[in-house]
Amino acid sequence: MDNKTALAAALAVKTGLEAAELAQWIETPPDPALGDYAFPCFRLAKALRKAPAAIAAELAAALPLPQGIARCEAAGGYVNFFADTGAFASHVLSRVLREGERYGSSEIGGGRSVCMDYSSINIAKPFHIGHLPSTAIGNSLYRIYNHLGYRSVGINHLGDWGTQFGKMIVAYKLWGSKPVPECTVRELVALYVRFHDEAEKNPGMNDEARAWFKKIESGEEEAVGLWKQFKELTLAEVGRVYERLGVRFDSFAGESFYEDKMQPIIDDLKAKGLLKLDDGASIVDLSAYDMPPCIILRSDGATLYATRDLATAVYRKETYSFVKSLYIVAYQQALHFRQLFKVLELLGYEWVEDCEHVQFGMVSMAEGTLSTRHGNVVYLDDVLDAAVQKTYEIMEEKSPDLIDKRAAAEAVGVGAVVWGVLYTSRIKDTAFAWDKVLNFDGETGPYVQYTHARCCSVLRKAKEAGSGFEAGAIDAALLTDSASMALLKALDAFPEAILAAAEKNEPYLVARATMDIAAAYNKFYYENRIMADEPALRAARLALTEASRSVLKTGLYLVGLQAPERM
RNA sequence: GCGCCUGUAGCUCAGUUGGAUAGAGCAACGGCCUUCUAAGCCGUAGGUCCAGGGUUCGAGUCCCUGCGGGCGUGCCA
Repeated sequence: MDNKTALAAALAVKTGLEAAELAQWIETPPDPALGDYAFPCFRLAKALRKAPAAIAAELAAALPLPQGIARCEAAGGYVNFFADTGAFASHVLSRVLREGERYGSSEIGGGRSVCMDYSSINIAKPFHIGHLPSTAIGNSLYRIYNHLGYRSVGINHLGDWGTQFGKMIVAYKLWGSKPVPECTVRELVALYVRFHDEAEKNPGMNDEARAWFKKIESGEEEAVGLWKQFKELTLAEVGRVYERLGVRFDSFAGESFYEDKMQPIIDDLKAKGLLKLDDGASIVDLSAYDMPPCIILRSDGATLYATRDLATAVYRKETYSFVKSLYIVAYQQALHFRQLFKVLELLGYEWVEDCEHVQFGMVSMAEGTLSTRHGNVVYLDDVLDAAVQKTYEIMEEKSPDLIDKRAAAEAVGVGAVVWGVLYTSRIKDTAFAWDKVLNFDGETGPYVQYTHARCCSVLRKAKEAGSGFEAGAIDAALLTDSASMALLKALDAFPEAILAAAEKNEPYLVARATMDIAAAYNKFYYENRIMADEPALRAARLALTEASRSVLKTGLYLVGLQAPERM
């Protein structure tokens, strides 16, 4: 039993209230000098007809202190409790050392599936900074859910269908100068932009594009061949970016995959009387729910985004029998998902409760919105390259003797970019700015990675000097100075942060908990000489360093960063 | 117009689900490397928590109104 629940149990006996409820009242005082846990008595005042301060004083005097709590005192309307620091230090340290890099993991997922739709790029379009939030958030949640015992299913719902591929074919046949596999995505994009320029003068080109897309749909050999080549080329190229980011997927089933899976849904909607004709289009009327109608079929009979997403949702349920299905998509599409989920509900699918639109804010540029067509884009590759390059320069200056400089620079440069996305709550809009991306000081990925490398360095040097520790034989009472205690508290808070991150689908909670540990370690490092002369003290501090190292590595991993041992 | 989101230090953001004196980082200024990685640590300065009401022992946090910003609002995704 941890201190909080033990306290709640003791308070329950004294107050006659539910321990579970009391546990929620217990909070952490703003200043550690006030205590480690606080119980506010204000809510009891009315029922007991006494002043909160008087209640606090009485409780402080009469409460039998559970094991793990050394003392308590009344302060205003609060009872403040002080943990038995030695016992707390021992408890946290031994748990972290025992669980190692699995610290904070759990079995609550029970192997059940959680589907996550993230990144979801368009074929033959550049992978730009606008794609980063979905990719990074999805990748982090993928790791977090797995850490909690779920089976994450990462899905890249490819935008690989539609008339834009007819346009691509027209443009390629007109201006393409080499076989598709030898092109780059940037060259394809240039063709696409040129198509739009020319089509403005020559609208007939749009008809031609539609005709070519029809050929793809009907399986005409040349059209399908080109379409496949565009797709393969894009996936190969973007695959390299995913590799840099450490991102993986279990499925690339995208729009084309669902082409033949929509009819059953349409039939089902008809059978349940939900479909109605309006202005030539087939819609589901959602006015009863204060929403515009969900359009299922265009007036020309073509399917739409919503049609495909209905089929997709059902397919995922049938294929993966998920307990959660997450759509990591920008908030612009909030209405679409509300409509989608409502239609699924009207179809009678109770599991729609388990579907969630995990939305995030927009990425913009100082010059305005990102636009491939207008050339106002920043390619993610360029951003990563710049960050890695700058990292490399810093390393040449600060760690000239580093052997594996290239690999370390890659890990740190990419980490800086990813961390920046995952350090704030999802909903915030971000304006892309080079100087922000290329800042490695303060609350950044490199700071945490640096701290990890610092731990590694200390442990390495200790080993060289023949110093070590035995996990079972640490005198944790030697770690009760304020810096050590602050570090132990930060380590203690880590598992809860992971749970909260999964519950809210907010990776920043893990990032911040990890940052707290790094900051606490740096302070601990500064204030305490780890390689102390006294052997027991040295062993205890080395043990705390090892505990910090492993949790930093886990925290970095959970937000998608590497943890180099030297930098 | 209507709907959703958002507003905290010059900038970027936290704020334990209503608790004690509102916290970090960046930028600015000052200090600390012949002890384990200075991508670090310490200090100074910086606040009408958008405004006004309300709820109560207590509001940055909950409710209402207004203002500013973003997004969306029937055949794109």
